[in-house]
Amino acid sequence: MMARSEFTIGWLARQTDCKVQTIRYYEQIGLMPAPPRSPGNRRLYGQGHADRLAFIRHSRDLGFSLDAIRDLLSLADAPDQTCAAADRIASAHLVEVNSRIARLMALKAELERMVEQCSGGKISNCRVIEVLADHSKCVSGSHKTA
Amino acid sequence: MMARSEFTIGWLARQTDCKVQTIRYYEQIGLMPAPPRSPGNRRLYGQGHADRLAFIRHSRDLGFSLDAIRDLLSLADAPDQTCAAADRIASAHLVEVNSRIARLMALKAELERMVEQCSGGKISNCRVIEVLADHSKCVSGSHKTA
DNA sequence: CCTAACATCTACAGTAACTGTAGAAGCAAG
DNA sequence: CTTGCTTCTACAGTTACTGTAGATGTTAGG
Repeated sequence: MMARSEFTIGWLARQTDCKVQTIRYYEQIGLMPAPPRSPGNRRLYGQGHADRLAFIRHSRDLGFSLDAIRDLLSLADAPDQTCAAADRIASAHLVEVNSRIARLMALKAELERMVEQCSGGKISNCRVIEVLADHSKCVSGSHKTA
Repeated sequence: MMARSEFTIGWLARQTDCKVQTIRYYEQIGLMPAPPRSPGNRRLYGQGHADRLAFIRHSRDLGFSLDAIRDLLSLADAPDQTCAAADRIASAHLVEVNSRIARLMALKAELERMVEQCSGGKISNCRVIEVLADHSKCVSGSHKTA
């Protein structure tokens, strides 16, 4: 509330650890509203813009897609709705994160095995190359990164 | 060895669980060699191509970048070199995977906390939205996905 | 007042690694 | 001979930015 102060795009960028171009990009795709302009055509932001951008950046840091963030923002703007939808988005994301962790753990095991078995000799009997060439030499079949 | 059989691009795609366009893309960027053509201009692949593509796909599944794969392929083609370079590539990738796991674990904890604390009530006091709006409500400061 | 340095403006190209589409042509079966 | 599938080329679209060019605006120093 009480947004009166006016920030430049550069100030906002430093504030939110976000490149100037990225802010303009968010405006272009409709994630940030087009702010008023100064007489010299510079964008002038208020606290509301800063808050919204912080929300976006933090959500990005937490791995939400811009599409998911679009939904979350529209939810944040409707304080009287139930938060079931927000919960659903976050839960779906959590499922995705868990699956990514699982796949990365399998991957880590495979890579460790590859590196451990590398004799330090010649390529012709290097385990790393061998395993890459032949999937059947893997411990587990399911290590797709996706 | 003993590559005589000729495969169509579709056969190769089914064999390696890889889209036809992706194979053509690998050829375009020089990762796969341009195969001979049939009288009707179709690509004709042999076992060598199939092996190379399998190597590429498996490496991709293990999360290696196309650039890293390019290096690994050139190593695989030089059996007399020491495997130090292959080891280095795989080890660097392992470090990267470990760091990704660590960040995803922090993320998972944050998301779980968010979802757990969601009261199921109205958006106006939904923890999910609240935490997204304010980074300082996070347990750990370091949960960037990158 | 003038100039140099810097911030900002628009518009567009490039990144990674594909994926999808359009339109034409080859090919096998009925 | 026609239907339907595969393949061909060439190019646009995806995600979430990042970088660049060239033109202005703004500010500090001389």
